[in-house]
Amino acid sequence: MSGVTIYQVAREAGVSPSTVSNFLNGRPGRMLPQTRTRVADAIDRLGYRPNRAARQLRTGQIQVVGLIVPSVANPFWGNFARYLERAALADGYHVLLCNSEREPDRERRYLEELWADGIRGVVLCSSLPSLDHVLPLVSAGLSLVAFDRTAQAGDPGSLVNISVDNVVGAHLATAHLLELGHRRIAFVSGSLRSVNRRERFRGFTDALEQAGMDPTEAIVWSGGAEQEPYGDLDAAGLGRAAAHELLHSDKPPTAIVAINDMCALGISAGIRDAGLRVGQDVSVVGFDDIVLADLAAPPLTTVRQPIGDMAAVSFRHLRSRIDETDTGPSQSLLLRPELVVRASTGPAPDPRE
Amino acid sequence: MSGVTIYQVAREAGVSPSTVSNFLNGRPGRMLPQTRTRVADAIDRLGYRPNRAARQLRTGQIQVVGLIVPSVANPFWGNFARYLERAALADGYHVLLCNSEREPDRERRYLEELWADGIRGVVLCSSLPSLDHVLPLVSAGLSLVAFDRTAQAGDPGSLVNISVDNVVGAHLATAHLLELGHRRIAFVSGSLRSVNRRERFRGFTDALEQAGMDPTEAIVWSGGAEQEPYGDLDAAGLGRAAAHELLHSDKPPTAIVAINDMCALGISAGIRDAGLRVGQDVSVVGFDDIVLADLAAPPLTTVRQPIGDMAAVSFRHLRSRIDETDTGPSQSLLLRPELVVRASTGPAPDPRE
DNA sequence: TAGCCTTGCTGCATCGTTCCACCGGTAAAT
DNA sequence: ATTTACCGGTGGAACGATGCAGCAAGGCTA
Repeated sequence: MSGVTIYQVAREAGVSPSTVSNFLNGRPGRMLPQTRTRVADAIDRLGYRPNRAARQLRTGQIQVVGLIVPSVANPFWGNFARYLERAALADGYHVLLCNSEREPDRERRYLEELWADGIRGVVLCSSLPSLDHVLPLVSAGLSLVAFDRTAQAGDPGSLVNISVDNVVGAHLATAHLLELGHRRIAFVSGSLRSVNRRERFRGFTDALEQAGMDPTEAIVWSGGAEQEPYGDLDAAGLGRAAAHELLHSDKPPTAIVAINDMCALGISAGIRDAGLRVGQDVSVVGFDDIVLADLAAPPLTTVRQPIGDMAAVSFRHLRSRIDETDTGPSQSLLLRPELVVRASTGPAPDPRE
Repeated sequence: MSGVTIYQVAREAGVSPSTVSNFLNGRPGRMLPQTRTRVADAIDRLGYRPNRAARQLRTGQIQVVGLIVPSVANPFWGNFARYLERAALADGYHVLLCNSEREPDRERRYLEELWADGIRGVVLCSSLPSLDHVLPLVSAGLSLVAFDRTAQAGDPGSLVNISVDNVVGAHLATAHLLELGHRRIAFVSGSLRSVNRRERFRGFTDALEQAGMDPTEAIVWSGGAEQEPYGDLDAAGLGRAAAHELLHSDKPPTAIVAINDMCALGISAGIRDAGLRVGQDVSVVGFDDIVLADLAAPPLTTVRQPIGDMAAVSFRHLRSRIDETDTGPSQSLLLRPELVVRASTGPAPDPRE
């Protein structure tokens, strides 16, 4: 224990504990300036720090939010966690970290634990289409911000969804390739079950359609669904396998849109395996703009998720829900992605060569 | 609030709150079997969950440990965080996440906050040679496990250090290259100020010496010290720059030992930039074995840190310090690294070619 | 049968903070 | 002259769980 209590401060300052409490809790106007300085001095002198447990017991408030991510070992989530923690810290909040491994049951158990800990706000990063498993907690009063996910039918009544605009993002990526003259473009991902992957695919087909192409004839590679539903951890391995397969087909694509950067890096490796040059023989676009995208050889053209902003927005919304300054109905917030052109994309190779 | 208190459970079961408390706190033998089941049933029926704040206020105990890492955006730390959280969860503990960005001042502030939150155990991931900035907290009673760091003179009295054996690790890497016939081997890192980097360098020179070579003639590239003391974030960019420089020197190395995997990946990119083949023209060894090492093209030979074990061991030691089952003096624990041979290393090229 | 132990349970003070109710005193409003 | 309002504070009851001291009731010894 820090040891020093509000009583000791009160005695040191020659006032009552209530006055010290008033001083600490935004009512410093309730006392004479001299009293105020006496209290402030006493706090300094004794090195007093309020006991959070006692405060929480009394008020029911706690300055901690929960963060549930699939796995913080994934650089994308690690990065998000870092920015969320930064935003929280700026408001004096701490972040409790939970890794769900995308298992609904673990998500639910975590939420229950957090609730029992007195935590009233959680950022849930789960692309699961259904949130049925967390409904009871939400109706009990838990504030939830769902990240990387847009609203779905059957969602709880008061949910904030925050996500990048996946349709726009994939559209940007695809349009970029079309502009470079590519016509045989492939879309590569793992299973398409999760919400955001479905959206990215739609952005892809929309762009093709706008260019007057038939999206039903698009090359779509979507494997690995059986072993690992969301193709999360081995996205890169998946991409590599996809590249091998696609490049050895009759009419190989000249450009590939990947579901995310890890996948794109795998695809790049696969292209090299086939003796081709990334960005010259075959162009590749990723999604996310993880740190590695810029470090790869060649650096990866990708769709940047404004992850810092998204984390800050997530925290801000969560806080206003917790503080009940915002009690509105469910809403979705889509942040605008940005195309970052690097060297993994280039003009379509001349077919006459 | 979960709402239901120990009093309601007591009334429901027809006993006193004390009995419910006894039931919950490992003294179920102090009552008749029938009483026990009545209490258990009441808890079930009401869905009672103990209020942690109240419990913490009363006992001073809290089932949360702190984790301070340089940045969870770095895959290595993200991975460690994941495993630490797993170990903690198995014991019913939660993990509070803090990103220090390697700033001593932030480390200190975090520790003070955690202390005020009632947290009595923290895993501190800091390679800073001096821990002076956290001494006051430790002597106040905070249990500290220092990760990725070995004991130094001037450390606080009761500190557990957990780290991989860096000397052995770098020795393994270097010996592997020597066995492959390489003689011109370079060591590449950012600043050498941090503890583990110094150790890895020693492992490198030791291995050269054992092979009958003069370590003072070894090729050492250690740049970027001015701009960014620990070369953490742009380790890859650093590696790339190093590769460019080294490969254009009079007598370029045929093999390179990198301070870590990110750096090694950068070096690989630099080798390709120079029109050479990684693993054939120039061999590269990394350190850490991050997920990406296996996904790179070519896959990276590296020294694996048993990160899962290290996280589990860290938590176990931390807990026994918190519980005061282990109050021994300061100690260091070195886990054994393992060489993982992949395709980024190969026989030294024939000098006659 | 008095004295003492054991068993199974309860009463109550306590952890540190908050915040509502209230106090005496003075000044302004009615 | 009485009411009302405010000022600068204080008192004390919570918040929910814990664990010590203690208390009946029954059993044991002598």
